[in-house]
Amino acid sequence: MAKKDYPIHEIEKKWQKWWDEIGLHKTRENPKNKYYVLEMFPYPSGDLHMGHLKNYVIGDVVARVKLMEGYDILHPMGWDAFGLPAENAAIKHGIDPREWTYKNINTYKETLKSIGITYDWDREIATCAPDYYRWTQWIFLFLYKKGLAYRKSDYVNYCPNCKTVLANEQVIDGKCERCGTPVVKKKLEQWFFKITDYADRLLEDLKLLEGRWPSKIIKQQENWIGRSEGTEIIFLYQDGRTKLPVFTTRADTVFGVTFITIAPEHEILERILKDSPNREEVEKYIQEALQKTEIERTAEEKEKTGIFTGTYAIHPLTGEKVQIWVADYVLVNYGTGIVMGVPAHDERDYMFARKYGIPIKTVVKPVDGDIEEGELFTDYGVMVNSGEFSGLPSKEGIRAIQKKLKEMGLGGPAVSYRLKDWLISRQRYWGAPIPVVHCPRCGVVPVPEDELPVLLPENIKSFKPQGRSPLEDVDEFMNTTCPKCGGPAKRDPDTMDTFVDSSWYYLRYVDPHNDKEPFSKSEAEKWMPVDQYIGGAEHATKHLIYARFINKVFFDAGMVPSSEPFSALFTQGLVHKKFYWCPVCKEVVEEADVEFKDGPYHKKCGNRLEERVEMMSKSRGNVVRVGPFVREHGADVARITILFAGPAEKDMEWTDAGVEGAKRFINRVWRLYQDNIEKIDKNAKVDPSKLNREEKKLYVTLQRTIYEVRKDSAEFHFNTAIARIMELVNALYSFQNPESPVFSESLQKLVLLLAPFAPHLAEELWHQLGNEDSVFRNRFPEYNEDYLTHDTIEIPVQINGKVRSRILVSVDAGEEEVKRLAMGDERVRKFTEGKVIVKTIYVPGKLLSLVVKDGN
RNA sequence: GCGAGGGUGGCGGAAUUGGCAGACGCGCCAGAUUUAGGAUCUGGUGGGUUUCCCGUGCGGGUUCAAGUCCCGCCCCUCGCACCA
Repeated sequence: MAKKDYPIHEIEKKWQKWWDEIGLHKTRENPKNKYYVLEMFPYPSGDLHMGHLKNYVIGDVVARVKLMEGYDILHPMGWDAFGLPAENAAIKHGIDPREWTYKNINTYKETLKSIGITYDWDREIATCAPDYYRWTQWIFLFLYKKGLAYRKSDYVNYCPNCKTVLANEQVIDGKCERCGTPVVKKKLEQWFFKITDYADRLLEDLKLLEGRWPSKIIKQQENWIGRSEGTEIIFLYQDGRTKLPVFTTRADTVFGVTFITIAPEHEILERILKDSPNREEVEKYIQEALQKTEIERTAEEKEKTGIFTGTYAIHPLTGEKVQIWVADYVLVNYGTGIVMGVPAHDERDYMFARKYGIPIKTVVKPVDGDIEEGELFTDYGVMVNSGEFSGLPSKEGIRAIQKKLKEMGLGGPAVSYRLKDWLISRQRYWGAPIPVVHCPRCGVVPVPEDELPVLLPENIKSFKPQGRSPLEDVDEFMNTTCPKCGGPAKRDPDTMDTFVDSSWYYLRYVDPHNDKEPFSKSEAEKWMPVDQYIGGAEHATKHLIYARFINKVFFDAGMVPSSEPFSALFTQGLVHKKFYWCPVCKEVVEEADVEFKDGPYHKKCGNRLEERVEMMSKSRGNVVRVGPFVREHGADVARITILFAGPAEKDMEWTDAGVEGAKRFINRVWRLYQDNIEKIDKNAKVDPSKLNREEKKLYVTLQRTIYEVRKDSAEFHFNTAIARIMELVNALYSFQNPESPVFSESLQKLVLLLAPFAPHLAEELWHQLGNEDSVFRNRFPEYNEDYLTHDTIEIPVQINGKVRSRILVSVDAGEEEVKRLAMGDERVRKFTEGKVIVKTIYVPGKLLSLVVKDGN
């Protein structure tokens, strides 16, 4: 290490300790000007890497900027500690999930402390702690009482590998989001939260978040909720009594219905099959469909299949008989699970009808022009062959038909959502037990509140998933008495989805030690809503929907002050890193096994390796662990590397070059102070009206830097904020007069500007300048509005649209003067000589544009 | 298929109420310093046939002026996707 290099380690440790001592990060009891900044809490698994750190660094910059703007900050941290990895580690290594989890929490916490983030650790929570999950269970009961938690037997997503059911949100492309195994449908009795009751408000209130949440996330949620306005049409079954409701957005095509199709899972089939002449065949088809994975059923290339039941329904408007089919492309939980088939006006129905020889009947024609009878036409148009509705344009026709159906009592306007109720039961051990008792006499009985928490038993023989909860085998846990009748009863063996834990944690932070209720109304009123939430975009349709739902339930109960939990959201990009992949061996290759010739080669097999740049992950072997990195390079280097690499919302690549740059910058700042420390006059007073030209230039640069850094930080443009600081540092390096008060003032302000980004360095320099308080107890600098521009500016002169010269003018020169100066410029003369100026455009302070034509 | 975002030097990226394209950094080149290397400091660095010309994915257009606006394409990333 060179002599003047920044002694990172002593300094960072020193200030972290001191911040702790002076209670810099303590939350104020009674905030006057509250600001709640929150990063999505981590699942504490093995190692904290740079991909995780980016989230916390961004949060910390926001917290420190707001602190320096005079806000009372709430900035807590905790652990999303229930979940599968702990259990899998238990299965693999025979460790208790508790032990494994708390060990990881300690490592995580230590690492987070080593990077000097401003958390108030007094408010730390862990979702697996009984004093937390007690309240998760309380919330379950709260929803149960409100009729928002219910149990039903349904076809649910089941992962055959994890041996548990999954919420719709946890199925990605038909696969389990954890292990990638194709999900199958299983009929099970499970607990659901009735999030669909809130579908409309979850959609509607997205408007409140516009401009404050990334539009991409808002769109994704809109899409996920998937509100669709249409019409319900009730077809009567051939028995004249059983109702077969369908949902359609194209009621104008109803006269073209030649068949209806029912999802294989649909309960109504039990009734219909009794009349089916080919019952066995249909049942066989249904069985096959149910055994298929979601992927097999929804594969797009796949031709639609179905089977005719041999039974009929009655068309509500024509009275005609239409065939009833069963087909696996119909989804049981969208709309009514029954669709009307209109082959002439729907592509799918058309293919289906052609395949099975079902009649095709044209009932809509283009507004202008004609189509052949039986030809596919899916646009809106004019209704034909539709009785009294013939001649109506589609949209009017839809309204007319809705009206008619309503009068007949056979349907009307209807809304359908893509969003489904939230399945929260899990047949796994490491989660909060569902606090209900099953009594042979009383049925489902909620555990009384004062008996919470229902503790997770500790002596488990096997965590191995069997398709039912491991708790089922723990007699001490399962056997209990009914809270209602006192007779023998069984506990519910399932645990809750971990997304239930995380749907309310931001509320627990406002009152983390409350042992009377999950949080008090008064604390919630002090701090909620979260002013700035920061996290990964992958939670767009999971955590962020669940949390909004739970918050709304509390809002309706008057327990929280706002209908939305997170008033602003920022989603950071991922951290990628290069690694080597052998396309022949099909494996990740460590650097040690790479031979570099004209490119990377695999030492083992001699083949050329691919260089891939992807998200940091253990399996790719491309993680940069935070702990070791900070020990080697320091926290501020890690922070600057992350923040300067590019826009925070975009993915970045972690490179050694980036680390070098950050390090160089920090050392450059450090040297600037070490070289000048005796010359800096802490009490220097600058009178901007009495400065020489060079001083004034620096003074204006300082004001501009302050202006830009403030603006960029507020907009999460940390990369450009740091670039502006670098420019100021460069300007100070070339400044020739270290005795000038402007120099002293600039160095003092620079420390303040740097503080949110490189807090340890800034605190050290602040103290070197002779200050005794913390740099963070000072306000972020203000700029002098009168000195945001330099006196003389360079104005480019365009002639016929091309820049031909630049002239120096005084900043307050008027158009006439600029023109006069331009005409005196040699190069401008050269391009205008003998020509006529036909047009002059002057943009004050920006440019002068001349349009010339050949003379006469 | 639908929706969103993006395509700018050798690289990461700046700049959009239309107004100097390439801020800042990396890399590279040169000089200073040094026994040497490294580190550091200073200067340079879009391309070319260099009084000038060409350059922001491609092709057109509007304008004194286009990365930015309009029309038509291509490519990439992400989300949803048999949604009736």
